[in-house]
Amino acid sequence: MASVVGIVEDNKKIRDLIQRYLDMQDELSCPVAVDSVEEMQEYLEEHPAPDVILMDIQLPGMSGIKGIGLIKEKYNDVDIIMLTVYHDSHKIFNALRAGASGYLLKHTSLPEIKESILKLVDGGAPMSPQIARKVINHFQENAPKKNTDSDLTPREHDIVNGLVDGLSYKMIADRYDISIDTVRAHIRNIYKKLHVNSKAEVIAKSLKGEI
Amino acid sequence: MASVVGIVEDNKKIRDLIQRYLDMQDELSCPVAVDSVEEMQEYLEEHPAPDVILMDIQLPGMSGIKGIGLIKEKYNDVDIIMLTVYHDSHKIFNALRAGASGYLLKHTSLPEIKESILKLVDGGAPMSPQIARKVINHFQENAPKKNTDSDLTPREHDIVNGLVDGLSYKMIADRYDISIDTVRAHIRNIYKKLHVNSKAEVIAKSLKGEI
DNA sequence: TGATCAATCACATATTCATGCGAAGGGAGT
DNA sequence: ACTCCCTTCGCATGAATATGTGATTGATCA
Repeated sequence: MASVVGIVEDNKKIRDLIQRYLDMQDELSCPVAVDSVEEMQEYLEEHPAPDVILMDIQLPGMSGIKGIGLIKEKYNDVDIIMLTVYHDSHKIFNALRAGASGYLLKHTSLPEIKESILKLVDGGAPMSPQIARKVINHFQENAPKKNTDSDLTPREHDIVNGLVDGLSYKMIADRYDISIDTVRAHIRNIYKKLHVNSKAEVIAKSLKGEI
Repeated sequence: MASVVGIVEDNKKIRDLIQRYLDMQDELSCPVAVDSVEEMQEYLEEHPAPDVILMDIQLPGMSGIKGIGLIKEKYNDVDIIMLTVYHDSHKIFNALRAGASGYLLKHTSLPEIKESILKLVDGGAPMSPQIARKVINHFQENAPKKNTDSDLTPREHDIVNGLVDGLSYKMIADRYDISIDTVRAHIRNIYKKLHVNSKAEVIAKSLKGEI
């Protein structure tokens, strides 16, 4: 069944263009396109909420970022994609923090917008590549630095993953179809390599990214 | 001029397949495909660094995540794309923090891999949609940091911290100057509240921020 | 004031873990 | 051919953990 899309965009030309295009698609319908958050709120009180809302940031009245919060608060299942010309980090992060599930720049083509909506409905998160780059950079700036040399073998990594998943030796043995004594043997070697002597430490090291 | 791509991937079939495909493209060349970070390092000492490296996580010897750090340290201009089956949040974030510029899941098709590389060279950051979703969710979780309302009591949090530090029951008892049986009692209650039944799971949950 | 609950402690038992010792097949490389 | 090293397995034992069934004190709250 077709996903329902709403649009909040103050430029009438763009708004109508996108609405007509999306409504034309088999997989989508676009019954509502308004030019402010306030109007969208009124709409939502009298109609079932769309699955996805495309939202501009610069709008008459309330800003799109503020709108995200208000809409997500009442209609938590709605996914919101920002569609805007702004590519400065502050706006991007505020929008994402407020609850946006995607962030597209306005030069995005109509077919790409369609693809993004479908991606979103499918559990993905559409982002323009430049946006993704900024998001990733944000991670790297806040990165702590680490350095260890563990050099575990592939099998040993398997065992570590089992431990991280909270499995007992027996469960790990079952998962990889080997004997529990083999698991023990691997664990012994892992402990030696990592200079630890308990499951707990291995799990901690692994989750901290030190392996 | 064509961008140069390197591959670090231990599965020979996949590695050769990707290399042949990429090398066939007009916009790309792929002169090096090895199965470990160590081999890539050797290569880099005797050849000019590629523009982009595709890297697996699970590798013989050093893990791909650690490899990112070492390679970026010496060859800062190389962009690294993770290409892996892991969609575990911690692996994703550790890879990004270590300096990866993209993160693709292994079911990504060859043309999509090609597109991702071109996107990266063009200043974007290729990510599988599911990965992008997790990255975005990470933002949203860190903004309203209130949802971590585990119903653990203060004392229970102490005990959890002890476990995370890799302490035994006895050591925890000493640290807080209580009896080992009291530690046991707390642990029992913690397990009930978190619906787990081993130290390992508590530590994992805690380090994943689920407590 | 009686109920609730966090925090403390005890005893018992079954399971799991940590660790030492030893061994054997197979792949990679010298 | 010979040597590493990964992977597999077995046995054994003491330490640590998981789990059950209790009990007592004090603080909070309806």
